Amino acid sequence: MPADTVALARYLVGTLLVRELQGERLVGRIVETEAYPPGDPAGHAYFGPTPRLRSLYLARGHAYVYTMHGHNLLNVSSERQGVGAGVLIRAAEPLAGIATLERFRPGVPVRDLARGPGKLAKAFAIDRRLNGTDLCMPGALWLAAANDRRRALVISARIGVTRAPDHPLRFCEQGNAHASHQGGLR
DNA sequence: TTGGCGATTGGCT
DNA sequence: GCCAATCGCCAAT
Repeated sequence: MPADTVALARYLVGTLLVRELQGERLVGRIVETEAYPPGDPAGHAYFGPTPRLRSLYLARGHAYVYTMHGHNLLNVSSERQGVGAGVLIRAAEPLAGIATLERFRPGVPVRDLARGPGKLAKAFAIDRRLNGTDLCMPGALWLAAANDRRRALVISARIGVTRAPDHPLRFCEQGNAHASHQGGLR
């Protein structure tokens, strides 16, 4: 796993997100990420550590789950322990357990099940109880190596941020319809 | 104890 | 495209 936040954000596109839930395995292929490197004015850690940010400062590969506008968002801590930085997982392509994903997001087309960070968390039943989880080990939530990461990345500005809005730190798999904000996919 | 503030979403125009 | 609902956090009362 890359030791640098931006490299990790690129690496995670194509990686498999695995959610083990009541004996069932839900799998999504990550297709969109955003990097929030150390010292980034848009990053949560910018104004220093607070108790809520604890898992953002864990060694890279731990889950940082927080609530925003009533939705949960999943991040992966991305630097060495003690440095606050992370990668936001914005969208995934459902691969397995689709019936269960649909149960968490009734009436939603498969293409939209995990298209957006809040939607992804809802579809995969990710909430703050998973905050701090080590994603490098198989468990309730973890990351599995991809068997196909050949596809090209499209780089664009991050979505919805108010500080440092122009930094090219958003990474999408080129042409993948499961990524959000198609406008950035030109 | 209260109020402003988001790395959002979904419905309506 | 616009906008309201949503809710935990944190600083200020």
